[in-house]
Parts: sequence; structure tokens; C-alpha cells
Amino acid sequence: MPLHNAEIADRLNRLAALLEIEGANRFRVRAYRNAAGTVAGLPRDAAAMLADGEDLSELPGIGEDLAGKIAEMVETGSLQALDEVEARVPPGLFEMTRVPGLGARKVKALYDALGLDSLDALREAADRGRIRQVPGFGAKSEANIRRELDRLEGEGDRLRLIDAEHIAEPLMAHIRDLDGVSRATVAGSYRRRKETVGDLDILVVAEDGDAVTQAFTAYEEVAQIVGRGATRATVVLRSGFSVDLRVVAPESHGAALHYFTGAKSHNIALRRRAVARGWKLNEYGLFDGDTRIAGRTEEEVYGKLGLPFIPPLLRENRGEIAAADEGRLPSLAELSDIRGDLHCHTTASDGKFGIREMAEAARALGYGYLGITDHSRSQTVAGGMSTDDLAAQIDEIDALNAEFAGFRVLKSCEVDILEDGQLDFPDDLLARLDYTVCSVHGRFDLSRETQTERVIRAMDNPNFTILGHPTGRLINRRAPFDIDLDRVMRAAADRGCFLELNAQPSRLDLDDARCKMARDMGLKIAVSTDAHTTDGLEMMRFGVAQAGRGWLEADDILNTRPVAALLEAMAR
DNA sequence: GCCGTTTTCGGCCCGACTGTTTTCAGTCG
Repeated sequence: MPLHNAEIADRLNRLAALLEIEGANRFRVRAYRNAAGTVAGLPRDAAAMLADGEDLSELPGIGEDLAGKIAEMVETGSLQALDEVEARVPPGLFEMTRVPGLGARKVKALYDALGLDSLDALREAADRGRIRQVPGFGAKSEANIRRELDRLEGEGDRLRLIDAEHIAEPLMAHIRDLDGVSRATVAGSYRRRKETVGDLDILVVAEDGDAVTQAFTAYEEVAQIVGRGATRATVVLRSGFSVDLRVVAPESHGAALHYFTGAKSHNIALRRRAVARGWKLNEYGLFDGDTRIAGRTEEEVYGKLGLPFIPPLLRENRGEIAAADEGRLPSLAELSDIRGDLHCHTTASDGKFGIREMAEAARALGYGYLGITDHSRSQTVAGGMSTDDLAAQIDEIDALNAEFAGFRVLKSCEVDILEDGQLDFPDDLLARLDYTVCSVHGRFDLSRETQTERVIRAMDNPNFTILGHPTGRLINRRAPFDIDLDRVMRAAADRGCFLELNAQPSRLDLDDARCKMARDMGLKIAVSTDAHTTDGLEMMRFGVAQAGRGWLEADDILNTRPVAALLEAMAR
């Protein structure tokens, strides 16, 4: 089994850290880290790209040497350069650099002075008061290390975007209420609508920065003040979530918003563009010498650099700057483009509301249709329907549609893909539906090959329309099952099937990189909520944001079509 | 180690804060 991209990136990062501890050239270290980032962001496995004869040295930040190292990892599963450095430097030093406040130099100093080579050794030395004896460290550093070790031990995962919203919204209300605050925005991965958020980056425009950071650190949920100055403060909330706040002047707002929105790799690429023009870009503006030539708005900064505005959703340094330069940025799909929802549940299986209530809620959102997709018979734990139940539901929907004007309830079902690739209801019953959502709900443990064959065999059934939550992942709870999505997506495109982007904040399955890949191959994506309640239909915005991160335009999304065009597109 | 509007060598993103230092290195984002 060749290594996946995340594993390759992890080894490159580990190599970079250990080399840095050894005192290697810092630009070489950076080159390894850049390459790790590039590999981690690839839409396809590097192994698959190599198998297709692609030249990895054409990727940004990857030259002959690193292309060779990646090939070595794919072919042999290991990396000689990493083995060599791990023979010289204790591998545990890499873990020690994960402690905030400890970088390569300090870890090296602790190793040289006290022989500390693991988190456990670090903990013991801190508890015994030995850290403070090392030159460059004091009692305060020692206490910080102890506290950070505690935090690492109890560290949760990055928060789902929706959980981050629940923390951010009351906090932002507090900040916007402060005297002298004229604007306050959450930047960072939150603004980029990433599926998980590691911390909050808040940008504030205010006259008196010191007063703002003072009041911010006094917020009732603050458990610990990590640092506070006149322009910046960092706190940890009771929830364990970190929040950074920065204060800037209005003339710098655009530059600062850009800077704090990131992604870091996007910022670096843009700064290099500024440097190439003899300018300097920082959070205060774009400067020609000492003269600020842009900074009040993001548009102004991009404009001076010869680029159109790049939406935050695209700022991952995945080709958006080149696309902007060449005038081929996608016109991203918006929530208002969505004409209906193709995946929801009712009391007929594990939903909480009836068909009529769900339909009325969808109508209230301005939709023209709602697909009812209750579970099929094998999903006993989720109240799966019998064949009679589904037949009765079909009649119920026909009757309901006779009442509705300008709105259509679509007859569908979330059909289990059985272990052998069969669908969970007889073909003649499925043929009475408008379309189907077919999903894997069990046997996640099959081999990659078997799982892939299973799903593609299901697609061979002409009643198969949309593959539901294609990888089965649950963010922070369950890893995706092993499946060759590359093959699955090509198979779907060949057969006139579609993939779902499940908008549940815990799923967001497909991910952004796969959405972009689907777009590149002309495969349309259904963005669906999988709602189990009427409120659940409002999760659509998370799916649309994820679609935007995957560069999808309205036409790339199946359910931006009016009902007639939708049904035509889904006919096989 | 990578790369080219400074183009095959000589650069490589930039500033705030902390803790320790007494003028700044290290770390982080």
C-alpha cells in the first residue's frame, strides 16, 4: 500500500524539524515544509500521479530532489534522508517542538544541556525545576512549558466550523460593543470557511488599541491571558479554544484583513509578488519604500498587485493567484443559487418531522423542490423503510404534490449499498422514484480495492443516481473509509451518476480538494443537507461554502437547476 | 532545496510579543 499524501507530508515535516534542530540551512528547512504543504493540498494522491507518469517536479516548491524523495517514499514506504537524520537526532525532539513556545533552537538547547529527548523527559525536568537552570530559560518559561504540556495532553481536536461559530458569535457581540470599536471581523480559517477551525483570529478597527485588548482580555469566558500588548492579545477561553485579537487603523484594515485571513501560503505568495515589484506587503499595507500605496481594502491591495479580488474561500495557494492573474477565477456558487435540497429524512425513518412539514420548511427557504430520502430496509437502527413503506410514501408524495403549486416534493430514498454492491430495494420499486441517493452505511473495513469495486458495481445499476457522503467520514470522530475516489469519480462521470457533497458540519463529505477534482473532470456535485429536522435544512450554507472552497460554480452543482432541468440531468 | 519582472546565482515574507537578554534571539502566526 503506497503512502497517502498526509503521510508523505508528515515525514517531510518531521525531516524539516529534525534538520532544523541540527542547525541546517533554514531555507532548506523551509523548502521541505513548503513541499509538505504542497503535497498535503494535492487533490490526488502523489502515488496515483506518479503511477500516471506525472512529473511531480512541476508542482510548486517541488524540484528534482524533492520529487525524488516523494517517489522514494511512494516506492519504498520510507525515506532514507529521514532515517539518517533520526540516527543522529533523537526522533522525540520532533514531538517536543509541538509544545508552543519551544522551537528548534530551544529544544536543541534543552537536549544539549539536560539530554531531554521526549515529551515525558521534558515533563519530568519541568516538574523538578531543572528547566530554569538552562541558560536562556527562566522560571516563567518553565511554568509555560508545564502549562502547555497539560494543554497538549488534554487537547481536543480542531473545532468543527459550526462549533467555532457558537463560540465566535457571542464573543464578537461583546467586542463590537466595546467603546471605540468601529469594525470587528473574524478572519483566519473561520473566514475561509474551513471545515475545522484551530483558533479564532479577530481583527478590530479602533482608535485606542490598548483599551480594546484590555477589555477583550476581560471577557467573561477568558480562562487565561497568553499575551497582551497595545495591538495584539491572545487568550484561551474556558472551552480551551485560543483567540487572537489584533487592532489596526482604518487605513490598514484591508491589508490586515488579508493578512489575518490567510492562508499563510497564499499570503506568502502575494508578498513575493509585491517584492517582485519592488514593494513590501505587510499587515499595515502595501508599501513602496515608506509610502503606503494600498491597504484600506482588500480589493485595493489585490488591485495594486494587478489582480482581481480573490474570495477568501479560494485563498489556499492552490492555483488561485495564477487563475486571478489570467482572468479565470471561478464565479463561485452562492447559497442563493441553490434551488432545492436532495437529501433529507422524515418520520418514515429517523427524521423528526413529516413530509409536509419538511416540504413547507424547504419552501420557506425559497426552494422549488425537496427530495425525500428516508433510509432503506437494511438500516434497521435508523428506522429503515420496508418495501411497503416506500410504496406508501410514493403515493403520499403524489397526493401532496397534487396540492402544491410551484413546489415539488421529489420521490427518492437513501438506499444502502449492500456489501456486494447490490442496492437495498428491488429494481422495480426503485424505478418508481425520481432519483436515488445511494450510500455505504456499513462494512467500512473492506479493503480499498473491494470497497471501490462495491461502489462502482452499485453504480452499474441504472437506478443509481447520487453517491451519498462518499467517504463516510465524521469529522473528529471517524476517518474516511478506504476507497479509490479517483476511480469512483471517473466511474460516476462515465455512467451519468453524481456525487454528493453532504453539508452536515460533521461530514462535509466530499472535501474541498475532491470537489475541485470533480469540477476539473466535469462531474456535477449534489450539495445536500441530509437534514433530519426542518432546521437541518439550513445547514446548506456549510455545503455551499465547502463547494466554493472546491472552486465550484453554480453550474457545477446539480441542485442549482430548476426542477425540470434537474430531472433531465438525473435521467440515465 | 527551490526558483526566475534581480533569471542559473543569490536570494528566499514580515512584524509583535515574550522572556530573557541589557540590546535581542526565538517563536509564532
